[in-house]
Amino acid sequence: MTARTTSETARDIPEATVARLPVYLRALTTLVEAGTQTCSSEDLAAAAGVNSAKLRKDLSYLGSYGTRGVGYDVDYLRYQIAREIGVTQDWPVVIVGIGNLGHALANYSGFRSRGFRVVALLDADPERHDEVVAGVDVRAFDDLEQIVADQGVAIGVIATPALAAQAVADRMVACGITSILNFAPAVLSVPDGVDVRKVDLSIELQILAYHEQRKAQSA
Amino acid sequence: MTARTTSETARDIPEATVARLPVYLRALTTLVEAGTQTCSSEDLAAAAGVNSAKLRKDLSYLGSYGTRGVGYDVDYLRYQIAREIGVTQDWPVVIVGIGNLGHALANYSGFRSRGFRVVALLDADPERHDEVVAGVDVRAFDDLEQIVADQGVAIGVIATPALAAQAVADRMVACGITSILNFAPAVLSVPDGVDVRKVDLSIELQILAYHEQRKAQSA
DNA sequence: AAGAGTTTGTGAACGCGAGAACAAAACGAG
DNA sequence: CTCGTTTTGTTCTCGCGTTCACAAACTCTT
Repeated sequence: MTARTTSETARDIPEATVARLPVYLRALTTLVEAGTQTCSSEDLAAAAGVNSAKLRKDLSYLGSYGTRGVGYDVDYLRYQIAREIGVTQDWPVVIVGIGNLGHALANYSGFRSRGFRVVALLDADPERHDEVVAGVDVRAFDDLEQIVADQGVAIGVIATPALAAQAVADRMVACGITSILNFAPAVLSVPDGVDVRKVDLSIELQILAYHEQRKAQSA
Repeated sequence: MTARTTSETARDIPEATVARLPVYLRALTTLVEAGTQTCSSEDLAAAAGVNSAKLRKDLSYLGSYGTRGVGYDVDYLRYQIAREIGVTQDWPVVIVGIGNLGHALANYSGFRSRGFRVVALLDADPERHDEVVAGVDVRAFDDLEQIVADQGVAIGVIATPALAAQAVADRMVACGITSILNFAPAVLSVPDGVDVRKVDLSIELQILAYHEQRKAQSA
């Protein structure tokens, strides 16, 4: 339930901050690779593209991991953020819909390197069941339940056409998936307790087009 | 310049509203295809997945296109939103970086159907210059300037690895592109007047992972 | 023509997030 | 040990976005 038991780790982090933590994590990884050991909030904020006051406030929700007058230990902070987000553990993920986008997602190396493991690729089209994409063979959508149960999958990715998306989501929810990343251009309705995040490529372009048009008008 | 001349169409629409207009547009298109002629704010809000008061306020920024006691004319409203966003005209777009994701983007039918025309696919790797993707042949990145000038391109899409992204962005800006959609996991710095929107697949998954972890902890 | 029933458009209250500014804490020099 | 310097963690204020609630406006029935 939503009963929050105010346990040790129960400070709840604002949604806006949660959305930025992965950005900080990536910036810190870059710093580690560059051999940096310590950085100030100013440095990290610049690398992440945000205001330094905002960065410090964000980090303060996690705890006091910096040292006044010195800054942050890059490695230590990186671990703390990774732990807070949950990417120190491995998350099994299923991808449904192996069209162009599904292919790209399956091959995306950024998932694996950040704690996500694609354990299954599913498609309703039997013609695709022969394929092997990124070392994982494409299986029938009907195998969903078994795979989710066997591998303990909690996160599903929908890369199907819009018309199929809701049905796929329903089936995912029914077999226990509680987080969905939706690439289909459709509004999904899911029960409480299930998180849905939507990525819509054409919406992003349309937002750009709006501003572009404004620029052209005022010129 | 940013000098706003308060012309006839100069009410500026809040950013949050702009981001939702494409969602409304899509919902309206669905309604049109279903043969609906009129809809209430309640109907449309449900189709778009938002609160009906928010929808009405959003629409009110565009003008008074509804009829009290009746609702909105679906076709008329759709046109008005499309015009406001700017998707009644055709936007030429270049995509740089034809890897997995670039392929998927080039093939994505949602662009074409929403007023975006992919006029060029560019890649730095000469081995890819033979390919033809989605009816457009892959060309050298060095052709960027000429293509942008010839076709009047204002919008660029970056689908390169992170390391190349900033250089590509700089070059885009230099030749006159003023809107960038960035899929590379990197923070871009661009001059004022250039809009950048970022889509980061692994960040979305990490946000889901955070919430997923919270659910697991409280259980 | 008048009243009942709908539905839009908007004024007002509220809550969240962003950023400025500052106090608290650590370090180093003398 | 003390003072000055640096940088964090936090408080405060402001503005934006969301939502409620209601008046204005339109239709339909009687």
